[in-house]
Amino acid sequence: MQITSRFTIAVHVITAIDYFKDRETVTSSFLAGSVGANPVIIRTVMSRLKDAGIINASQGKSGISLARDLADITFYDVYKAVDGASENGLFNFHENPNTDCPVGRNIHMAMDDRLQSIQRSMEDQMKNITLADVESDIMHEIELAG
Amino acid sequence: MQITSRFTIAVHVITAIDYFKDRETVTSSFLAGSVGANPVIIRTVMSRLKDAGIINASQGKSGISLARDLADITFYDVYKAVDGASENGLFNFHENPNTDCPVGRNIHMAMDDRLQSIQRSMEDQMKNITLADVESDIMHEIELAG
DNA sequence: CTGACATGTCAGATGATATATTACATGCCG
DNA sequence: CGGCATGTAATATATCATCTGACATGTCAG
Repeated sequence: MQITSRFTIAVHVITAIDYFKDRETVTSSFLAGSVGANPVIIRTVMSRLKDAGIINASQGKSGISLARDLADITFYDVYKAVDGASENGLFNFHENPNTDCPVGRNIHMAMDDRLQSIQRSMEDQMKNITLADVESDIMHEIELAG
Repeated sequence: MQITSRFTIAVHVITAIDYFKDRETVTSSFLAGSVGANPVIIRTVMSRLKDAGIINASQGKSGISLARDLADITFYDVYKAVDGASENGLFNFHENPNTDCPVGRNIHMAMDDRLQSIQRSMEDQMKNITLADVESDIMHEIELAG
């Protein structure tokens, strides 16, 4: 009943790509080290981010780069890219209400619009947050810690 | 990565309790028939709704009733009652980022507040929807269908 | 051209969790 | 006291997220 950790991993990956772009050659193994996950997980996430036009990567060529500025990547973009494939939405519905019962016959219709509005609220909020916000916080924290 | 069907089942149950309160003796088996789920599932949901002060039910005594008016029960109340026990929140975080990496060391802190704000947006929207809204829709639909 | 290397992808193992089901305990009421 | 409904525990099943190893694909350095 939760959003997969692929989402936070993806945010981590994108931020790290930007942070290290002038210091290291960014590879999936390098990112796996920073995230603390298996390189295959990273590559899977990267594959979806690439399909979504968020990062650039290609077979054979070493190195991964961002396709857009951090400020143009929202949480929503990342969420849709790595977690939105399962188009079921946020809610699970019990799928066999009794159609002989007036409540069971109509409950689905009565709830669907409202469930969607809830999900939309969440997604709208995600659109207000960009990866630049996250990196800004991280940079600030690094300065404080010296 | 989703909210369990217990939530929609609970909404269904509450609505049905109100709808049938003057026509039938409402039991967990009766509700199970309308929802299309096992009676034990219904009883589990009811147990949590009872703990949350949304419905009245007691061992031995037959019949289940609402503890408050439908208009005083929001989606959020129901969600917290049946699904909020797992206090992990909506998001999963990858739990072992590399602390030797400046990004890995700070990513959690940089994201937590923002993830919470997203969840709060969703919950605020849930607080705006009451069970009376749902029943109103169902009654309207029943009238149309005759 | 070939070897090294990084990305891309697939198959299977593992673990967690939602749901279903059986069984039984608890407590009220006729 | 017997019937019935709620309450709860234990277990099975199915689904899915995650992990991991293996291998294919494509680029570049030499």
